[in-house]
Amino acid sequence: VPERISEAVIRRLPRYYRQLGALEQEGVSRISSLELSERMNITASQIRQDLSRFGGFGQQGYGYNVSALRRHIAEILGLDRKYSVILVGAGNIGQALSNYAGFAAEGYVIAALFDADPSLSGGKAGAAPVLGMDELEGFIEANRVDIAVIAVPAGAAGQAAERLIKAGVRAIWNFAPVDIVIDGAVVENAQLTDGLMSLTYRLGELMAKKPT
Amino acid sequence: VPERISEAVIRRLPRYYRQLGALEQEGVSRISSLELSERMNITASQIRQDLSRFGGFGQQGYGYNVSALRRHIAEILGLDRKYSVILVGAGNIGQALSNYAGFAAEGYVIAALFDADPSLSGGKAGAAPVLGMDELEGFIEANRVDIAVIAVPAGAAGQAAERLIKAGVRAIWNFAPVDIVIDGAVVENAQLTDGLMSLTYRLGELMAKKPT
DNA sequence: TAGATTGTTAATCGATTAACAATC
DNA sequence: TAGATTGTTAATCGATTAACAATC
Repeated sequence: VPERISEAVIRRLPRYYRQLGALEQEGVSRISSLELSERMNITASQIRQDLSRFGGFGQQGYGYNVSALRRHIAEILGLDRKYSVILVGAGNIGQALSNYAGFAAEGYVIAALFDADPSLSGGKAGAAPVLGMDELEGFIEANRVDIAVIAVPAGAAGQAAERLIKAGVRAIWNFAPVDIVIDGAVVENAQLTDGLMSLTYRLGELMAKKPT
Repeated sequence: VPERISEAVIRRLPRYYRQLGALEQEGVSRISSLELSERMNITASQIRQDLSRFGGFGQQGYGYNVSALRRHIAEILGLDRKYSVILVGAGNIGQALSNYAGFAAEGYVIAALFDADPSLSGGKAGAAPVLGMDELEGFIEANRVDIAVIAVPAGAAGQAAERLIKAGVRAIWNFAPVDIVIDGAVVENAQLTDGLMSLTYRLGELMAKKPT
């Protein structure tokens, strides 16, 4: 019964993957759901429940093999292959993302950036070329593009998304402070200010409880 | 009965706030939960449920006043005042965040950046000074700091968090790919790669369903 | 007033936790 | 074998949705 994996589980998978990588680095080769739960603020029960959805990766009386489990999760997440990524918007965030080594390490290869500002086009950001927005569709047609990042101002984000979808892109990682609602593609919203605001809310709660 | 607001609701508040800002800009002065639901991919029922937790902001037969509701939510989120923010780590992400105009617009003022690399300290990032890591505790003592952003490599993040908490910081926004688990402070994890990986997972699902 | 739409209560659905038999 | 720990089923908890009386 290939039951649909819930969003909540999907969001925990990268955390497992990261934690297992750290354990591997520490030279830990086996771990129980209980030990893992202590490191992650997740109950042992939930860890077992989560992992068992994808198969019996553990062994009774023993626990889980760290490296093997990490490889399994990598495969589940689709990290066993490379992804070609383009960035629409070569401003602050676009530049920072293109220089972030963490992505390349997991197989995300930045193929190009696009920007409306003609003074940027022709340049480079990291190893990738910066092209003009008019070259977007042509580039997508000529090159495989798996994921597009939207890193343009709010006002330009909707149109950028439409162009990307129309050109055939099926995955969008959106940093613009706008909700992008489309179907036929997957969208991950990464609104930085949203996170900052919920942090602020919780800070307010904390101060109300224990003021100082 | 001042019931505890769930995490799920808190995460929707910034979205309401943003959407109401957009509506205000479009010149829309009133909106019903049904209309709002269509713009946001949230059910009308949930919107009413969420908003009513904080008070009766709407009016039967009319809906919600856009500007008034936006102001209410701003107040709930604590956006009616300024926050002093420091960034630990002045690399890619630190620099990009310090140049991002969206934060200043909501009252988040970057007071300083700190970096372990001595060649950076003494410089500026946007309007804020870049200081050495040895100046961290002294700065926090001498200046009010509401929120600290961790934008250092994974290996340095844990120690940075400890120093910040010890120095009295009560809110941490963590960009390092490490789970920071502490109590007595609120932590918002903003692991960029995690978002990218769940996007990749969902892309895999999409392709499996509708291959092309 | 009649129509519209909220705020709220109750019903449903889904996710988390607890418990334990299976088994390495 | 005895002990440990999984995988899974059942119980609980919480969040979402539906429905409708209250009311502008």
